[in-house]
Amino acid sequence: MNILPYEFYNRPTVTVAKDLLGARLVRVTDSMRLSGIILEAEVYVGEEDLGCHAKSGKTARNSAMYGPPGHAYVYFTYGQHWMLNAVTEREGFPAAVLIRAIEPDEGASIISARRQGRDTNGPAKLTSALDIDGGLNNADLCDPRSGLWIENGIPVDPDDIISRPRVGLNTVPEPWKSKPWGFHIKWNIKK
DNA sequence: AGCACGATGCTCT
DNA sequence: GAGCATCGTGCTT
Repeated sequence: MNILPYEFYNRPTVTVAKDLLGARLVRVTDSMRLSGIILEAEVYVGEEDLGCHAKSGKTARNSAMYGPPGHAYVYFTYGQHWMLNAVTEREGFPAAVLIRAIEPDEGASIISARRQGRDTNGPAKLTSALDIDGGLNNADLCDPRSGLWIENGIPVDPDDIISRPRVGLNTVPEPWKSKPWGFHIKWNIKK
């Protein structure tokens, strides 16, 4: 067990997002351990970023992003989906990395059953697969007692990282809409 | 394989 | 009241 520390998250958000590719997202409930390798992530950074939930300042919903790095920002959207972010950068500055896809590893059969055989390549798909919801908002990702953390995983060659615009920001103005702040591993062809 | 659409409820205007 | 960092189904190529 090699949990990524506070200092890992207290860095520029783009750097953290790239470094999270290949890392292992771990979820422990009822002493059952599930995990998956992170394949895709997106950056949301600051109140200037009009694609970021912090664009209108601090609110009850987005307050986790203003908290210390290395914590979870979990929010509810579209009336039915939970999204998992890892908070980055210094406390007081709102920034986070959205985890968008994992490759199931430990407990893959349980994950598959929970997903009814469907894939885990989407931000709301992986939260349902790992039983992550609003109860984990603000959870400490650097403390295993939270039941949610990220460990060192597999090495990823920087040349194998592809960037593209973030997904789903249909009404966000430029230049934010087209910032190449979505990252995924080249060999993750499935999507 | 790709696209359109409805579900569904919380948040902020 | 509109919009949403989405998903799964069902219908079209």
